[in-house]
Amino acid sequence: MAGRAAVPEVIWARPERTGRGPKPAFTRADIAAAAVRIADAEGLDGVTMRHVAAELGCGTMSLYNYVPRKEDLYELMIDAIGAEHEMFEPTGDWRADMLRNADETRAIMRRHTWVPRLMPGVFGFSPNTLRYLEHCLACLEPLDVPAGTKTELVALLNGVVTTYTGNEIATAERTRSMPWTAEEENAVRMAYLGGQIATGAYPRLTAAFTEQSGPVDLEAVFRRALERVLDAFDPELR
Amino acid sequence: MAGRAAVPEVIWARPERTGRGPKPAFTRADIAAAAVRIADAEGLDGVTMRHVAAELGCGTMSLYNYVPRKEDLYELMIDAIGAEHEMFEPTGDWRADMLRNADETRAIMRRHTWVPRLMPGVFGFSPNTLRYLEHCLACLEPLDVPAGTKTELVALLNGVVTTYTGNEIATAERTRSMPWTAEEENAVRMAYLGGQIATGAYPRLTAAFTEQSGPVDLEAVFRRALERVLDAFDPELR
DNA sequence: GCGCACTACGTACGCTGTACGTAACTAGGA
DNA sequence: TCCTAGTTACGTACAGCGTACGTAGTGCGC
Repeated sequence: MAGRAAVPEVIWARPERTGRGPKPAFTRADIAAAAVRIADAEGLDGVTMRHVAAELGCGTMSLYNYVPRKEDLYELMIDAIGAEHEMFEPTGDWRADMLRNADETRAIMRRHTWVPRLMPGVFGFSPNTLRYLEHCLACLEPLDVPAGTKTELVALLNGVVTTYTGNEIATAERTRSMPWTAEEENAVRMAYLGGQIATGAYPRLTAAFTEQSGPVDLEAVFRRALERVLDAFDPELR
Repeated sequence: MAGRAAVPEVIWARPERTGRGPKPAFTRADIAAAAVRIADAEGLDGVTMRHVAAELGCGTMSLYNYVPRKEDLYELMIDAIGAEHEMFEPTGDWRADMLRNADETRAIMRRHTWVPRLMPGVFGFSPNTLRYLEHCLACLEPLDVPAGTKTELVALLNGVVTTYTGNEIATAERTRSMPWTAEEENAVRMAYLGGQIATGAYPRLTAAFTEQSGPVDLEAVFRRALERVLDAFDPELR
């Protein structure tokens, strides 16, 4: 008997070096950087244990000395790009600072289009994530609400950024492995949508679609969403 | 030459029957239902072409007569659960109606925990998605804002529901294939977090964590987020 | 200087999505 | 009415995946 309950592993709690034996050839940062390089160039599906190992110039199974599971590799990747956040000095204008943070997150996601696909599965407490959270709280210092409300604001804002940017990216990236372009696919989908609308089964939807003149300005939609979320937390507006 | 540009396929534009040859043994709905059954029972990773085919009682490759790519199977699944939305008669209270819609979406996601993982990749215009969108617009009839603003409200609200419920589910589901429980993993992660906080490197984060007495009430956090989003669109509050 | 914890990594297994080829079937045109 | 072309059905096969396991070599701590 004896449950032999395997103890959960958290990559961040695992020491990077243990002292005995040969020196590890790579650091965790090396591995994360290699994985990020591949994901940027070929998409998340290009990140395979074999591929990352090849990028590092070592045998596939050697990777498992550093990363117990592939999922942990993902955690390393998310943490690595967390370092790209500029932890600027708060200006005292919490709204402007949070908008800047959101814009930066959006820019990072556009540089690393695989991030949104990873977000729901990755637990949020890597070192750089903690640093970023702390930075956001510093930006929110002038906001006179309980600390719990501030973390809720950060969570909601990050969620909106991820959702909007993720959708945008997904639309563009879906065709990466397809033999046609995103524009071609979009045209076909819009043609189908037009056909559905023409059936008259969705009157209100039809109205909404015909109301707008040109193509949707995604950037403007994004900014409006951010402003609304900030409004909802602004004591001066209530 | 001749570009031979493969034409994009959209599963919904493809007719379900073509007329010639033997009658198909299954409908699209049969296939979607089988896939959903598997995903509910074993998680999204259990949904393999072989497994779904076995569930239907046909050869693996026969599935490809109905679904050109696995990704399209995912679209069928998302559409199938869209049918679970209750398209109730709008009451005239748009806030209450939208809260009800959000609660229902959350309940559906909890019944089908694989949904959030699929959301970013799946294009949103399946038949049942269109019906749901139309229903939301009907609920928003009393709200005196442009139609475009209404669709933005629906998008933002759905995004929040997906993000919050998805995070919740991800935390609970990550251990499905692990040899330890979610509680055990959570304890280890919290121990790590405690260690980090103890370093004093994150003063504001520490304050936020020590401020709260008991465990976080996720349901209350969720409801507050919804209310805030609704506030941000409510003309009577501005 | 010995031993052991550690790194390195080749091989192998079970699994995946799906390309391809073949056989059976049936609706439409002659 | 029969023929044929477009379907459905599906077995086989292949490249690639994550990773368990075993072995060989290395160098720190005692």
